[in-house]
Amino acid sequence: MTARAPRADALRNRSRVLAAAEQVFVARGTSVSTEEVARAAGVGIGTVFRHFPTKATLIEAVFRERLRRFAEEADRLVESDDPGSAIWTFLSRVAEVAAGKQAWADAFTAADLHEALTPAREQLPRALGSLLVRAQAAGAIRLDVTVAELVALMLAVARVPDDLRPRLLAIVFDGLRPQP
Amino acid sequence: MTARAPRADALRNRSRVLAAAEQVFVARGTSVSTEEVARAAGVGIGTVFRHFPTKATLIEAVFRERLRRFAEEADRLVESDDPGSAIWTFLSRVAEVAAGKQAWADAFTAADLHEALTPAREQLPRALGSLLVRAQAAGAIRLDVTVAELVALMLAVARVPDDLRPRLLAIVFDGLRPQP
Amino acid sequence: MTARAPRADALRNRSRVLAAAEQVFVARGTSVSTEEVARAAGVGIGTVFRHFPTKATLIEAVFRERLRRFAEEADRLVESDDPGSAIWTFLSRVAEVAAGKQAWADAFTAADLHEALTPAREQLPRALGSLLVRAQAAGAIRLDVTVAELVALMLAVARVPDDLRPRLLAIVFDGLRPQP
Amino acid sequence: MTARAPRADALRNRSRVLAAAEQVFVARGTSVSTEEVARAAGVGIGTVFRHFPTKATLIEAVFRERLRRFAEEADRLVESDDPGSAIWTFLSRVAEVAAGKQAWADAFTAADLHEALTPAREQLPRALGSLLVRAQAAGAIRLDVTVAELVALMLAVARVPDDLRPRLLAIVFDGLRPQP
DNA sequence: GATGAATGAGAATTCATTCAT
DNA sequence: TATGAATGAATTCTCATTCAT
Repeated sequence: MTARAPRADALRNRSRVLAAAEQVFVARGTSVSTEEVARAAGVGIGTVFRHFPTKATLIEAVFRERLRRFAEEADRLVESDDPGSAIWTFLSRVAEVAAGKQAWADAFTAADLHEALTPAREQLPRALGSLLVRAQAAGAIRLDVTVAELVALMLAVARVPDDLRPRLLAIVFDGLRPQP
Repeated sequence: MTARAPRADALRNRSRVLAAAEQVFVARGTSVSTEEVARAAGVGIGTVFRHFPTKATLIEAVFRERLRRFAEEADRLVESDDPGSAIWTFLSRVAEVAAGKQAWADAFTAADLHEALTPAREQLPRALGSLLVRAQAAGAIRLDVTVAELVALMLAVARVPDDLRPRLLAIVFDGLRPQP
Repeated sequence: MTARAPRADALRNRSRVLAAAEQVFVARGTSVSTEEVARAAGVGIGTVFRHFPTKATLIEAVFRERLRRFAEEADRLVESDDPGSAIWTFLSRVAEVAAGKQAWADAFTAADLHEALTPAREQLPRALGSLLVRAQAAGAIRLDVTVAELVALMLAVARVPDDLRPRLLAIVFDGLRPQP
Repeated sequence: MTARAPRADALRNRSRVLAAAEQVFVARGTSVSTEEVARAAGVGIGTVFRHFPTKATLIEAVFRERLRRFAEEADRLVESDDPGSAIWTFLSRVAEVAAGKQAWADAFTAADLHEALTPAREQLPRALGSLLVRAQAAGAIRLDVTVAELVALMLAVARVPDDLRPRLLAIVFDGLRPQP
């Protein structure tokens, strides 16, 4: 009478769809048809819709998965000896990855950012929070900045043309340092 | 034998379509159908397509018009006695207006930003350039920043959730000040 | 109380439209828009519709005009000393001209062939009839063939690919000669 | 691991669409909307486009199918004891069928005739070729005529008004016989 | 009479979603 | 479960025709 455990092949398909969708969305935007995602995943379109009942669901899942991996990176960086540079490393990473041919940012916008960031529900804010307090303790970053603000800033910078991003990131980082 | 002037009614309709499109795009994104734009303008859909032969043309026209008005504002601010605060005023204004329910930024992205900013063709870079050099002369803004970077930064900040924008703008402005 | 005579400029415009339409239709088929015909004629689209109240009317007028000129050629050939070759000359001419990049035949088909050929109303059948009886009297062409059949045959051959036409015309001419 | 066979229902629908399209095109020309074809086939318009991704594809498919059936008829006639009359039978049949209210010829013209007749790709030229050489051997048809010319002639005659066709066909056939 | 702007009914095509196999 | 065929609403764009200027 327990809930039946998902079959192994079903789980495998879910992952394949998710991975294919990420690739395709990054390369060509979230406006590619679901059919193309299915093709890239090597499954039928019915399978995509079985796992993700609407296209929005799929986009959001891709987004959450991306955030989850960011969180993992943050978790790893928390161990770092140099909390000051750890946070800059992480923020740069978010801005760069999220840029992905302009298309990631679309996904991030399409999905509901605030919901995805609800602290109680996601591990990213927690992990990034640790990075942040350590960096603040080390005097590397201003005290009046929050996790949500950091994420929003990085996503914003992600939308910028590739050639300008490094410069703009440097400017934003200057703004994030403790001010005189 | 002079080139025939456009008819008055045609000009009026062109303006109405442009205004309606701006409103609708800002309110609901550039993905609204051309039919809806026509309805909002109170003209037939054929009229929209007569003036703007593709949807992309229409989006771009709305975008250029918006830039033109920004340029006018910049021109006015150039006269200001306080060049230091003039540029912050202008940049805030761009970020706020461009925000417009997330939808402006879409338009800005859809159209080709770089092309639209080609100095020879647009007055915005020129006007903003004047604001910039004055502010730099007044020591209000760092010397190593360019017009293109400023515009890109403001459009980036425009994509941010409304409630976070003032804070993020402050941070970015701090980063734009001459650094110690 | 007499019907007002058409103004000179109106007549001139009618001719210009007709000539432009013929050119454009031959070059690109009768599916080109009326707007393009107007442009080619150097008049407004309203003028086209004033002279030819529907597109079908225009196509038919172009067709009739073409037939009229064929009739003129036939009239000229009737004077010829060699009635046997005169008819072959004329028929070849019709097949070639009507071919005009495949597009004339469209026009000929679109308009109502039978109506246009109603003997009482057109001069072509009369002129071609003269050519025919002379050629028959000279023993150059079979006696059991009619004007309508000749015209239909030539229009049919007009539809054939350019490179095949001379051969097919020769075959058809053989079939038109008095049979053993 | 064999290539998956097309589903039975898909094949059935493809056939229905093709049959409906043929009927509708013959009755009312290839300019009828795809929507009407779908209605006639009793399927949704999406189904038509799934099987034939553009309208041109559909027209061409109808055309090829028709050629295929002609080829079958030719194959059957090749068995005939009387090669002389077999070819006249076949040619008459092509001219009559292709006539179909003027509309077949449109289809034949719209699709690319030459390409469709490329010997290596179609069975019609081969089958008709057999008929031809046999008829030539029997002295029923002139030696200097080719398959391509025969096909072109029949399609040309197909465009002719129904009531004139038998007579014109007779004339053309006379031209095709060995000449004195 | 001439002009060309406005109109709106289609037309082809796409795509998220459903459902029979 | 997986598949992919079927669906049809929605979208962009065209063009014959009308009518105000």
